[in-house]
Amino acid sequence: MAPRSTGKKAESSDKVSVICRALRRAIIEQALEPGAKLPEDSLGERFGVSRTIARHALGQLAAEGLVELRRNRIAVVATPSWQEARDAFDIRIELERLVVRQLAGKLTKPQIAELNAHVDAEDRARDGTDAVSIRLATEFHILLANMTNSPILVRYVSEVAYRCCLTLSLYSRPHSSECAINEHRSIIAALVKGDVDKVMGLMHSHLDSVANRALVAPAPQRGRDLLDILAPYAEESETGRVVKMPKVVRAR
Amino acid sequence: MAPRSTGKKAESSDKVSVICRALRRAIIEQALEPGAKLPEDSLGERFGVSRTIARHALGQLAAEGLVELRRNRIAVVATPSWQEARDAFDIRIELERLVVRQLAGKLTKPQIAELNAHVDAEDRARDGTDAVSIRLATEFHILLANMTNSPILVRYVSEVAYRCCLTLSLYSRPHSSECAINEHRSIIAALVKGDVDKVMGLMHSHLDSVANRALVAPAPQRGRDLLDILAPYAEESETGRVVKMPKVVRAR
DNA sequence: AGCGCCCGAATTGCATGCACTTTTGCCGGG
DNA sequence: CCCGGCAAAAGTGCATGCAATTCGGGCGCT
Repeated sequence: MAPRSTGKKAESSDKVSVICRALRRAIIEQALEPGAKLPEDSLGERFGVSRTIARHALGQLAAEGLVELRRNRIAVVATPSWQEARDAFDIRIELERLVVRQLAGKLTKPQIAELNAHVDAEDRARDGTDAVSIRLATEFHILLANMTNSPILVRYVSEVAYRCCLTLSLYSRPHSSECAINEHRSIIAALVKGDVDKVMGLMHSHLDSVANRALVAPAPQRGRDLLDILAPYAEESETGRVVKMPKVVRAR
Repeated sequence: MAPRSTGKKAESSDKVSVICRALRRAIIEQALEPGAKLPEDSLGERFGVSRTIARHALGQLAAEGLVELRRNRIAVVATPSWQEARDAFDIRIELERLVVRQLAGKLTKPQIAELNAHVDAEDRARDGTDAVSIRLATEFHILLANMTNSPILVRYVSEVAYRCCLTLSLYSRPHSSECAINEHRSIIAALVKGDVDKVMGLMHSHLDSVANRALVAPAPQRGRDLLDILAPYAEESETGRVVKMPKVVRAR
């Protein structure tokens, strides 16, 4: 399809967006777990900028729902409730149905190649860490969204996909994402074939199963605030994995 | 329905969000037209804060797509292309179908009363300015979204509704929104009745007709960038209405 | 007169500084 | 031993200052 008007970037290519991208990636790769503290100082120091910039970046991330900002409090990586996770997936399903509806039968050859290459990369990453597979799976959907050339749709799909990714790290078990790869392949196939209804159905069930695979338990609930703010910190003896803040934040 | 977990506010209740709210409102009431300049100084002066804060607010608004931020350039109110407008409405339709799907048959009496009161207010505002009717019509949808108690859905519906509102001010004629009020009433009725399919259909056709009423002409297109950046400035002699920056920005 | 260049004003990009709030760790009392 | 309060430390909220960039208008050249 003819490239549609401006492919402009909402985010200026300055230091702020560099930090945003870095943090986003750290978050979806679970290098930063939900609840991890993000003090402006440490961020600024880590990225070689002043607090002003770090703060601005946190603001943007908060607008995307990846970070929680409370007045006079250290910013933390967002900890979505189970219900919010469910809602996010519901929205995501509708948005991505829109994506494939617009894309069905309209993909160019280079685009098809790019999609296939990406899925191949997903395949190759299967023996790597879970975090990477999750990121790649998420990026597949964003790649798809990008092909619509609708900046708004891209933005919303990206955001909601990142959020979903974040919740997966909270509520899902070790979980294998292998099956997802095949689902990605069938989506590509249906897109190429141009069967709109088929591909919308595929996308729907794909996301639905990802959600169901992950969001099995309605979670403890009831007075959650205390509980799941505590959760990431208390898990040292539970899973044998100690809380670490590898990149950005050094536990002082 | 039982209020769902945290009804938390993503935006801290500080000066930044005050400015955001004010600007949002000014934009959707067309006090600030697309293309209007928003220098940090003037904003800061007007709201009694430093540039730092004004800047941060502009960042948030940019993340919502209401403001365009280019490096080293004065921020301006966004001027969405016709295609972006169309895309925004497509997304909006899906999101709001989700809203009414969740709400059908689940409204409490106070909620129903609130909705009716709002539509009454819309009715009363019919002899007021167009700007106010548009704002109220938009707020009806946001009110609806709020009742889902899904923070994410609320955020997305609000954002996309604001964006649509913005495009209406760009591409629509004097336009009467009377008919929309009746459509709002039927939506409420169908929601109360609990007929899911009916209300989803109603919402769909409602938004579709709003979009079609507004986005009639595919617009000039072709090399748009120059054209519609210039448009808001050149329109002084065209529509007889001079570019004004009434509240926040004084043309120096 | 038209065109282009150059310089000053306007404006943004960013860091730093200070006041205020929250957090934390310590100490004394129960 | 545990609890409560207090004071230092850490962190945020925000303004201001300075360098760099863009904008705009006048001046000289053609």
